[in-house]
Amino acid sequence: MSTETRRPAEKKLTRKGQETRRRIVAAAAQLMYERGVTEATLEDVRAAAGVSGSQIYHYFADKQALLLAVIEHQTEAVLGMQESLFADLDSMAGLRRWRDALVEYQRRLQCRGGCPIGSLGSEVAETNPEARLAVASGFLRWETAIRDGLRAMHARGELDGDPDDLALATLAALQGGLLLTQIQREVRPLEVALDSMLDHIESRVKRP
Amino acid sequence: MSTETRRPAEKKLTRKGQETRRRIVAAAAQLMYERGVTEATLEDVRAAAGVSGSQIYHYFADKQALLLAVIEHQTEAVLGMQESLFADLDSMAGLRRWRDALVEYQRRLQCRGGCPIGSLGSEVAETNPEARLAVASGFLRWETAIRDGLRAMHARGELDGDPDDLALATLAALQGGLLLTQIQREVRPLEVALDSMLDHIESRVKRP
DNA sequence: CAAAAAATGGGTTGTCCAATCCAGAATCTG
DNA sequence: CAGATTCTGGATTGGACAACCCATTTTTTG
Repeated sequence: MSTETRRPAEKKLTRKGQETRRRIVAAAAQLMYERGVTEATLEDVRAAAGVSGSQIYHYFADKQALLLAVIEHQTEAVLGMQESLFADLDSMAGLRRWRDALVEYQRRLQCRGGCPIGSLGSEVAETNPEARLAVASGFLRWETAIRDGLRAMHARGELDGDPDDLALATLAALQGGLLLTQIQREVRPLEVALDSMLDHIESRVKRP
Repeated sequence: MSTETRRPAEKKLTRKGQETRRRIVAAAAQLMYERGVTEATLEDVRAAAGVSGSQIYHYFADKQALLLAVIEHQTEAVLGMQESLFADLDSMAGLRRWRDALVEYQRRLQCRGGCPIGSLGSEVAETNPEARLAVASGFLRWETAIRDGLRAMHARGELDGDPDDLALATLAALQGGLLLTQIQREVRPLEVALDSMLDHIESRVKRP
């Protein structure tokens, strides 16, 4: 169950090989996002990636190894998409812009799909310890990004209360809002959850 | 796809039949909670319920019909467990007691399992419209219970702000807190998420 | 209590899917 | 450019699982 066992072709990867591997992960990520991990068959992934036969097993030991790659891929995708907004999370204006972007993104998706990381996490949490830890690590990075902003505000003396707690609570509000939005197919839960949390933060901001 | 098609033996049910059906639903609920819907096989359910062979198909048309029964069963279980606490959600003390009970319950479970309704919802949301609506209806009842408490406070003139929005945000905080708690195997996310939300509500309470 | 209806047991079938194998093509490396 | 390595294609296998069938037993009902 070592890493080498799980990723047979990690050592040497041709440029073409890297590209093929990338296509497989991207296709798998999309399908697992749309249908869930267990409902996304490797045959579907194969077809969507435009590869054939044993390609997947050339790059991944088994479906589990592919899943772990997908979790990392989705973490990068989700955090990457917010990267430019993370820089401004040290002000209420920046927090509100971040909130608006998240809401607008869900609206564009017609409230479908939920959080790419959270959905994976919920599915694997009780049956797949390794995958659960990978998701936990993704959430930790997300939490850290929010925390950095609030800590900066706190360090400047603009924010009362524990910035670490507020960051974790904000991530929780976001996840809960996304889940309810996904299930109700309305953006309101996400809007209200984030607004309440940001209002709470603002109530602890000392106007200079 | 009518109701009769889906539940062959709805019309007449012997006392013994009701008991058997109940055992099947309870076993299925437990297994789907522990392993997820797709990973819980009907063979597992059969064995856990202590019935044999075609019993399940005698009471349910297919796995989908059983899943819908499980969603309703879990909704009753989750709301039933909180019923005594719901009555006091019209005061900060009652809200805090409710928060304590939820946290304590997760602690007893060692942070495993997450929310029985939320987990199901996340799994079925994109692939099973009928099940998604059943989960949405469960969440609505939950939201309503919280809303009733906050509305009462608001009606008495003790609470500023929209009680409906606060109720929805509270449910979102709870769901997000449960998800993060499940994935991190620590109660802190749930504690912090609920505390932040209740602090926010309290900041809008006018002390009499 | 007798006929009808409901409940139970176990076996079967067909499908789907993860995983494996081997042969041949493309690409890298010395 | 030649030998080695990596990449690709297609075919196959073995197991698991949802769904179905029929015969037997138990319970209900008139």
